[in-house]
Amino acid sequence: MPVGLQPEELRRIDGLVASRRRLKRREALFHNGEKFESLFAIRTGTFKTCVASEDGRDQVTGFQMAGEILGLDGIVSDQYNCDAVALEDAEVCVIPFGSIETLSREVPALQRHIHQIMSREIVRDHGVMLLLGSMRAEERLAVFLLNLVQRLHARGFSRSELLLRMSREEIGSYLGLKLETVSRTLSKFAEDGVLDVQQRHLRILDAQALQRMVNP
Amino acid sequence: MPVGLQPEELRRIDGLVASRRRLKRREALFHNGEKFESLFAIRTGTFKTCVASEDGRDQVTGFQMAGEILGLDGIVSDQYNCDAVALEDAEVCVIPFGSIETLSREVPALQRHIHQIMSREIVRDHGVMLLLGSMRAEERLAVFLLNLVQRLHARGFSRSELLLRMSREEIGSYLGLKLETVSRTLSKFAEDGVLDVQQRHLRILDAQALQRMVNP
DNA sequence: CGGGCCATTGACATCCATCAAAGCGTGTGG
DNA sequence: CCACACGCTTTGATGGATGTCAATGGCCCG
Repeated sequence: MPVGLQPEELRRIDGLVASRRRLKRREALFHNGEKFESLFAIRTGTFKTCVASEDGRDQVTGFQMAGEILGLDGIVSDQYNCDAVALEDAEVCVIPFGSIETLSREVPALQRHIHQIMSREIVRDHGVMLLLGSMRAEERLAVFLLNLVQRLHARGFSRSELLLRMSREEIGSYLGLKLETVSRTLSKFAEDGVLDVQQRHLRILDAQALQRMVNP
Repeated sequence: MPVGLQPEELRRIDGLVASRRRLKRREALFHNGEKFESLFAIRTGTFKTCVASEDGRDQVTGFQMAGEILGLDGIVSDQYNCDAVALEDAEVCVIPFGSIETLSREVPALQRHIHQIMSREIVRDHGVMLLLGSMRAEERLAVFLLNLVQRLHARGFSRSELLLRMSREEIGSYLGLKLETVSRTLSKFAEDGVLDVQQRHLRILDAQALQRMVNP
């Protein structure tokens, strides 16, 4: 949440949270087509969002963790335009969008914050397009892992150790690769001494080598 | 712009336009890293937006035409996060973002409109991710052409004829393909009687066939 | 009218997908 | 609490779609 607010403003922003909701692993927070009413702020847990084409293919569009916002895609058409699914037991704050709009008319810092959140998502998406459009499998995975560990580190976790909450298939969907390619590439990183891979437990042994794959 | 406004509100929204700016083909409206101050509404002409990775690769993230908004990616960090370049001579309205924020606190319909524009961009980006992550070259190109012609049709142009403002390389960058693949795929569509291709002049001969490539 | 950019086309290489099989973990129910 | 089954992951063999390199040709703009 934004900084530099009056206590009074802060109190009102806190008041936006209408309720909390707990989800179990694999439970959907919302589905594509469902009526849009609220944004959700993740308190704990990890989510994935996915879109599907009419012929059944689907694509993971992102992985979200504590502090990040879900539901922005619903604003435009008054219905959610993707599925959001918990990858582990999770808890979210439910924030009715109408209340956000009302309060952000009175609290410029909140208004600014909302705009920034949406803009940040747009910039992130453009980065993913760059990845999907022009990188090779190893680079994609390196970018993915570095991004993940950086976000985890910002939340107080290790800079080098991580527990993947998503399957190889979900990673592959996000990165535009098949699950076998994800698995093979992880194995290659392990062979090269860049990673230690124990199922979903990863340990980054040579962060600079990963960096170099992105920035050769 | 939104509908159902009071004349007074409409007048004030019109007043947001600080100036207009004309651009020549290949001229940049803004560059990555430049200070963000305004959004731009396209009056005439076509633009591309592109992002670049540090090692020089770049990726076209979209093609924009009359009525669409450029610059949303700049909000988050107070500087533009992509390049926007005119693909033909063009004219835009310059809309200072500060004024938008101020006025949208007083005019809920404007506030809502801004939110929808940003949300629409997010949804569009997710669609592109689906395309880049899971479609084959022919499907990508079919989706691209159908989208383009639909947007042109909404602006009063033909439902079947179009003049590409972008090169094969730019299309390829957008679709995650090499220019040769774009060219070959267009040639194949022509052989199959789906398209007539005369350099950048395209004519869709069998729209249903294109549709079926997307939705098999 | 000419030069340079853009597009087309061919031959070949490469990366990743596909198909297949086996191993490992996890969690679930008896 | 243990055992089994299922899902997830790994790994191998093979093929196909697209990238790469190269040469030619056409169009547009200056």
